[in-house]
Amino acid sequence: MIRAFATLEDVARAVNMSRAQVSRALRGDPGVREQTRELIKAMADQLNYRPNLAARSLAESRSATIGLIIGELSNPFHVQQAQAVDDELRQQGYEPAVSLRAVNEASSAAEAERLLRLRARGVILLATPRSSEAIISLARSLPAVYIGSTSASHRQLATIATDDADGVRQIMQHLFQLGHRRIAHIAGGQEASAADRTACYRAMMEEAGLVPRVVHGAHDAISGWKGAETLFSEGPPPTAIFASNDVMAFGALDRLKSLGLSVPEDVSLVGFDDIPDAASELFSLSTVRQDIRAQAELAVNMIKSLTDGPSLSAPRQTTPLRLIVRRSVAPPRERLD
Amino acid sequence: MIRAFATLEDVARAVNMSRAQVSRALRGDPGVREQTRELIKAMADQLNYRPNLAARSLAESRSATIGLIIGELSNPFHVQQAQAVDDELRQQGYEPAVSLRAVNEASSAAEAERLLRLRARGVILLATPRSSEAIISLARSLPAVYIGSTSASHRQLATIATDDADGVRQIMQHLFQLGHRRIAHIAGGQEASAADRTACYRAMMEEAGLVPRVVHGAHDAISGWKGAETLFSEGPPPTAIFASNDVMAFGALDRLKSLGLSVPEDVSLVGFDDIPDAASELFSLSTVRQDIRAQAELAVNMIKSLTDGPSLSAPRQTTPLRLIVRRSVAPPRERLD
DNA sequence: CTGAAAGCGCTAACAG
DNA sequence: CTGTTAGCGCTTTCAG
Repeated sequence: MIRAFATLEDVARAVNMSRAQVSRALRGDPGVREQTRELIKAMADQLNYRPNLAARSLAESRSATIGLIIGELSNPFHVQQAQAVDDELRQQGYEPAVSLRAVNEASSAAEAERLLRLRARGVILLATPRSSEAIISLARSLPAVYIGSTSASHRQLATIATDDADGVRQIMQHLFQLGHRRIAHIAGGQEASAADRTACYRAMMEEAGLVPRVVHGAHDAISGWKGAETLFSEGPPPTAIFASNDVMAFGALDRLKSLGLSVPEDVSLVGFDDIPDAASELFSLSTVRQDIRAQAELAVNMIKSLTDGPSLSAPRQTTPLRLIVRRSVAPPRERLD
Repeated sequence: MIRAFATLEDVARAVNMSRAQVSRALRGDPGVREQTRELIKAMADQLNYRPNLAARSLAESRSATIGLIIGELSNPFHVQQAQAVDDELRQQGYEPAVSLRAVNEASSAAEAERLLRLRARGVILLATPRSSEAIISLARSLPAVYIGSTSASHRQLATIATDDADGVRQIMQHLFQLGHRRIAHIAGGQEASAADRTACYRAMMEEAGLVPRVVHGAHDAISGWKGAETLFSEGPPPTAIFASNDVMAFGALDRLKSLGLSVPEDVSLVGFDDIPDAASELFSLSTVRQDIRAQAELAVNMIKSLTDGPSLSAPRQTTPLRLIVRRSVAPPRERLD
């Protein structure tokens, strides 16, 4: 159990060949006779050989490591995103170096340092605070891709963005078509994507000649709860609510129920992200689905091209969004206008 | 930006000393004159030197890597645990190699392979399936610590366990004292800890001369919802419900509300784990708090002693549990007996 | 206190 | 197709 691992040298000796040839055989290099390769593989197997990644990195003068910094894991949507990126990285042969720590200034500085020492090829940023000094400076010394909003604050960074405006458009059109007019919005705080969604909601409402109604919160359940509370305690009640994300929508749902309102009979409710619970048989929340796999693939491919080719100047790609209609939406009780 | 990093050699040349001395100075080895050390540090800093971890591992013939395999991130409790372990590992100077992938047989085999190639010193298992072949075999080739239940299935593994029985005892005594007699339990599925909690609930009920009432589910919100549904659709309604974890308790809460029952007036509700939402001003769920920091510290220390010393035979340590009384519990409406 | 030398295990030319 | 020869950047004896 504490026995040292077999080395390439050990395998080489056992088959009476050179280290180099064994190395080639095991890595699938074409210049090896098929029969030899099999012999070598069998012996490696028998000796329980495992390549030493540290030695490989050193010899190649570059590592396969790519950092994955996750700013926020309390939203299930980010958990899913993180898993997708992790998966994609491995599938493409990279070594993910995951950071789970809530990213404040100190911890992101430490994380940056770690990635530098690991000689990481690049880094993927997920739900990371927008303003972090350490992150920005990390991005200066390493190819970095940010997965998140289209908004401006990350101009320096390559970005995989969601077309938030398009998602909001789909939601609003859907609600308009069903006849809703008093549509309220529970906004989601400081993140760039939240701001985009709110802006687009406002634009759509005004365009339709309606008065936007926005209550502010953050991207968590409590904010959704309080948002619903506010919406039904002041002014004319909305017939539909668009929450900035699913977690908030569930918070709102909770408050609506306790107010004795049912969804969708009394109020329609729409979220954003399509977290797993949204599809649950119990809640069945209409929402906008993000293509998580596509985001992950784009992010990894972008890192790759940033690493290989000359750096394109902060590329920016967008992922499609699709409205998923479930049972939380219905036409309003009375025809309004 | 693509410029190679400065090496020890570079720094050495710049201060006109040997690599060896620079290495010692930078690592804080005592055998260096203080003045020299400062000179060296300053120069390293100026040259923007970062130690190459791969080279270090190779030279030391051992890496600082410790695997952290997380089986399940959909429960916020596991997210917290994972962050605590990650933190603790770094604080003690280790390099966590985190695996986010839902651990089925194939992915855990891949993960084991990766850790072997990384020459990981050990591995910490979190919310991992109990039965995985790959995990068991990993544990045979690497010091492994399992954070989870006291139950039997992991006899081969060092374990940091929660004293589930004690937690359940605290809950039940609390409920008994308030006068509850018809206490139902929503059980949590296949995990070892769930089984322990259920067993202890049964024992406590019988000891008190009462009839246990158990509905079965898994450790997720839906199960809690359905559990509550069942409890109030058949037989005499309970005055208190003990759900196997907080996520289930919230699911149950949701169903109770929609049945028009209020907590704690009509039913008392208790969970387990103390996830962040339990303390929320809105829900205020009574629950049993696990000492996450203590678990993380124990796990890391155990890995350390497993790595250094001769392997104690599958040690087993237990973390304390504490009942947190919040607003979801009250005496029953009518005195029963 | 400091330096010289010898690897750690692997890959990458360069010859055969 | 296969072997030889140099390192990759760092730590570690072993001598001064």
